[in-house]
Amino acid sequence: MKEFTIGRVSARTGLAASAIRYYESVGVVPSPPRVNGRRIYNENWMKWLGIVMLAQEAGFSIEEIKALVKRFPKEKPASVRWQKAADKKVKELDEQLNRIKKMQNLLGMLSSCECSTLEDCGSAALQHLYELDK
Amino acid sequence: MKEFTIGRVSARTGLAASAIRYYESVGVVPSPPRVNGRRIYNENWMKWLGIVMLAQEAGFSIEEIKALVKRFPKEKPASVRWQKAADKKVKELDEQLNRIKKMQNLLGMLSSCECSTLEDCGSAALQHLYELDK
DNA sequence: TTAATAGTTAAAGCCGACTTTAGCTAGTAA
DNA sequence: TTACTAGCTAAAGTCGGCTTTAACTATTAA
Repeated sequence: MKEFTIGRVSARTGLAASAIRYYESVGVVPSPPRVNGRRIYNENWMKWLGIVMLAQEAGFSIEEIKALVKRFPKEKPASVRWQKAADKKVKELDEQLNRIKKMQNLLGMLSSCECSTLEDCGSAALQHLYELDK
Repeated sequence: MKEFTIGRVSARTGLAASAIRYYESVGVVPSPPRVNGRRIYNENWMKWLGIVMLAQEAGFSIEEIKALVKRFPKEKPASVRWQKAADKKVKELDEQLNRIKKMQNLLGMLSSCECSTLEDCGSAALQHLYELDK
């Protein structure tokens, strides 16, 4: 199986070497074997990193990833926990999407109104948003 | 017009007084007049705060809000800038939604597969996600 | 008068997710 | 041999968005 140093992992993933060491130090990826003190990575390890990177991008915090990742192989219910956490995240993001749509609404009103001050504009617009909520 | 102290603004908005002062210190809300050194707020000011809170919730950073808010009354094109910024934010969030859907996909696969290690699971799952991209 | 309450400031602290720095080592090229 | 490159560790620094702390002031109630 192909093996490589931290520099190559960095080049392949775009992550800084320091970030890769950091992930190891906080325990979201396994500690790879050392040769002459240097970390040696293989493809299996890269899969871990792939999962972590994806989770990161999806908005999981390091702590959350750690909780999800640990004890995965032993207990199959772990994946249920994963699923739950993912569902929760998706919900959170949906809420954020709603908020941003509201914001876009507000912006639309601000750009089309005739008011000369932000207060006047905002007054009407926020009022309108409030009505939308009811 | 009704006026109130920082404590009442805090109670009405749920923001900590320190957060309200912080917003003022970084310039995303105007500095209200003082009476005996104490800040006195009115409804107009509250509209500013409402807009800032909404923008915050929608994912704008303090710096972004500052850039959007400043010089609003003078130039009408300001609202065009707002609109543009909002569109960009919505796009960013859409991308994030895609990433989280990907993650959910991954989790779904991890929970249903027969593999006993995360590497094996992840291998197939990430591979599959990669295929989806093409 | 005394004490409690609510406000003020400047500066320091906190948290997450890293990055940077400093001082070191092992392997390779000229 | 000397110099360079790539890696190592521990510890400190950074950034955003606040919160906390410390020392102080003005208003109100008992």
